[in-house]
Amino acid sequence: MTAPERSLRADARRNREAVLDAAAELFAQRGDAVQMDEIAERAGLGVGTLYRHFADKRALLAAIIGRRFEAITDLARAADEAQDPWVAFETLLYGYLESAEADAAFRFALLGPEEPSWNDIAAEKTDFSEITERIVRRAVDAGRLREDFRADDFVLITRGAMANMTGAGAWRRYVTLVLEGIRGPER
Amino acid sequence: MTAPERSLRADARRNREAVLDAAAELFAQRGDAVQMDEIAERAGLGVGTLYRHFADKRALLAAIIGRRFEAITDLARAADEAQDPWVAFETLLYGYLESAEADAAFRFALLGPEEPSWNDIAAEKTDFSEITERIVRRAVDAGRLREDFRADDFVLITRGAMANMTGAGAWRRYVTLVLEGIRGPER
DNA sequence: CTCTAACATGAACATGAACTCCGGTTCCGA
DNA sequence: TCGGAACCGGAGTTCATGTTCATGTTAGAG
Repeated sequence: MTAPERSLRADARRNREAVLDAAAELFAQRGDAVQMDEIAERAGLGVGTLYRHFADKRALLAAIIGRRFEAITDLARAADEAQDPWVAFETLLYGYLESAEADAAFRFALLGPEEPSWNDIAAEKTDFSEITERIVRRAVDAGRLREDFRADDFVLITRGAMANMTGAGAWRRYVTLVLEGIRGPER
Repeated sequence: MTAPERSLRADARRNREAVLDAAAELFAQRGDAVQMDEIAERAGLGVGTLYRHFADKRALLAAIIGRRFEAITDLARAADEAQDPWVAFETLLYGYLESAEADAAFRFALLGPEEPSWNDIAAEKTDFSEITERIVRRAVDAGRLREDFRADDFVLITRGAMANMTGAGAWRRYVTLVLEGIRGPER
């Protein structure tokens, strides 16, 4: 769905990137609410060109979300490098949430009611989930996370934080509270 | 905005109730997504009648939300009756969340991006906030909630839980985790 | 340089949902 | 019982947005 990267005429490839960049920025700011016409204008193109590259709005959004998931997966890999399991966990958590804070489209995709149907991006997502699971396990094994903590709980906490991303940095206070609740015996 | 209850012709009052009931049920099930035509049909009326009683969809939604806030305020008052401050707090929290679980429109109003603009219902909301503040203070004073816990934190937690109300009762697990983080020294 | 398949364009179209409007109906006081 | 003010119904209007397609424009192979 995302792309036939190769064998595009030079102008076509350039335009494709322009669309992706414009869409990423606008979606990040205002989520699903942006209109196709706006994206086209921002990219300096006609709407028709958008539809040459992406079947519909959903597909464009999916491409953007997929991109973000790749970025976040890199971020998770980096977090996993840390020796201290707790540092790894915190780095992952905050990295993830800071990305979400910067991208309304991403939040939209994860919080919205149709979240399940975003499995277009399953590939990117499962990579991320795998790494998350590993990091969580490390922290649990080291006694830094409560023994019954599971990767699913990471999703719960994360969703909760994203729901508190209106206006000021209230979500940081929220995370502070939650971290207290999920800590294990070792500190 | 909500109502001139008195001096409505008998049929008008009856129809108004029918609209309110139909809207409450449909909004509770599917939130903002229901259409005015559906509500009219469910109430056994024409759309015109809806618009005779409510200026627009927003106003109708606001009326429903206001109703829910009244119910929840009663619930909070009841919780405040409990002698044990922790019991009062837990009763409030779970009562609130169970109401939210049963009403998608309510969640929509509180989670949506335009939450601030729902101040049409300020009256009902402030009553509730007052009681919440009292209950929180009691629990803090008794050492059952961490010393720095504020009523605002109740909102954070609550929003987080509502964001996890897709499908199964995942939000209960979530609350379990969070409660651990906000407890005070006394148990 | 030429020719054509690939590409771009944006006005026009399709869709869907909120809202209006006026002819017809009903309530209710006298 | 009767008059008319209040009320109802629902087809039609309006508006906002995603999507198409006939026409014009280029990249790039030969």
